[in-house]
Amino acid sequence: MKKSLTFSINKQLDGTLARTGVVKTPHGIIETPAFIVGGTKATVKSLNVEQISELGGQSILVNAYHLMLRPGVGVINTAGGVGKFMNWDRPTFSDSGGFQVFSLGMAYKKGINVTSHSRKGDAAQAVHSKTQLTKITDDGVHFRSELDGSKLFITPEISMEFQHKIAADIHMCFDELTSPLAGPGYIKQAMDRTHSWAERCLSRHNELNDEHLAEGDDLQALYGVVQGAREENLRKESATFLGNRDFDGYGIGGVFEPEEISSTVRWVNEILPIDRPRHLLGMGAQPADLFLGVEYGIDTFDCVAPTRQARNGALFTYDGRINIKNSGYSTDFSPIDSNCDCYTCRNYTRAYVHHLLRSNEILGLTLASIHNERFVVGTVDNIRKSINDGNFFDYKKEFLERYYGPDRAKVFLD
RNA sequence: GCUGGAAUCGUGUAGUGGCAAUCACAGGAGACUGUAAAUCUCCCGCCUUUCGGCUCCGUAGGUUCGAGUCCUACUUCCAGCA
Repeated sequence: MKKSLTFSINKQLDGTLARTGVVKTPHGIIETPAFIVGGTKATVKSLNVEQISELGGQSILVNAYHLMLRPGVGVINTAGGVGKFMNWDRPTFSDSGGFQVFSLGMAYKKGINVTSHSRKGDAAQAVHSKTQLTKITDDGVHFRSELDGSKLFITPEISMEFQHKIAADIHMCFDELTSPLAGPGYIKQAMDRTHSWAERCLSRHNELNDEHLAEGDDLQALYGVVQGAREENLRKESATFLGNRDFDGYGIGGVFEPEEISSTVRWVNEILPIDRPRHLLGMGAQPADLFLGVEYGIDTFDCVAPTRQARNGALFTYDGRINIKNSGYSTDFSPIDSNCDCYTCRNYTRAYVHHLLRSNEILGLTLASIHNERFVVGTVDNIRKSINDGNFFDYKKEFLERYYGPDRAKVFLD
């Protein structure tokens, strides 16, 4: 039987959920744990694919919602799939558009994000907002395009059809991501709907794969997406429900706070089938996210924060995050981080990147993005190595104490 | 020299009698987690942690209850004409 995806475990870290392994797709392998690079609109903003390869990126995640708006899935399908379209011949993921149900809905223009608990005033207004661009029904979600206001209706079946045309190696089920301010009643309702949608996604996905099989095309893989927000019983219910169905792997969605990773991810990963890969959707803006995710059984991450923050001047160093646009860096002729092996750090100074970003020169976006993406990709690579070498906890302690300082690091080390 | 016009926070500007000043840029800082994002937020005359106080629209006078806004002189700049 032809498989769309296989996952093999190399090493399980005793007494934890952490493991290393290999995800095998028609476009090659991903050594896990791995950081998947965010390439929403079939491009990693400001970087070309050679730069992604050089900084160690193994795989890119694109977004079906954005690509259906522009350029349209037909274009991508005609191009031979998103990998061919963007000249990336290695593994790809596609996200379903489920996140946009949230970001263009409850969160639209309201500044709700993972740190929203500090801005509850704004977020509470969003509940009554009439400006959101989505309307959710049991059948699917009505969107109004933020590009031109045109209407779009996405059902689980439509999401799968679009994702199959985009033809990434690994798809996500179309899900409903609830606001951090949603109450338990609504979270349950949204989770049940997400489960129903997951069954519809799986069913349509299997039909589409049958067509690929008949035509001799590569099979595509589908991950079920666990929801349930911060509710332990719901998360476990969701993991049980989806774990009992024949998905190729699992996404864990709706995680908003770094503190939720160690609890939520553990609840879920103690239940999900051990032999299938688990992807933590959208988390990885800071090193603690990566260490905690892996420790509690995450195999792959994706997060747009490294590139977005790079474009805005927030750069990682092993001694903590710096804002390269600050005046103090104007005459700092050292690399962004002297221990970093990225192209930017090998060739350019802080003063130069400072100058480029302040001058709105486009090269600045590229150099900063190369560095930040290398930092997170390389960190997950080092985490994988530390598990294989049996010194994960030493590495975690050393890294986090240096990055956050011994006091702040304590939260992540217990 | 004559005739007009103009002088407002580092820069360019808004403001034409009312509780002392708009916007942008520059500058200072912060945020960003399945990308609505090369975006957003805050500060930006002086003192004060805040409350608040002081000062302020080229200079000096004047009119007025009240002047960046009206009048006079001066200074500087701009344009045109000599």
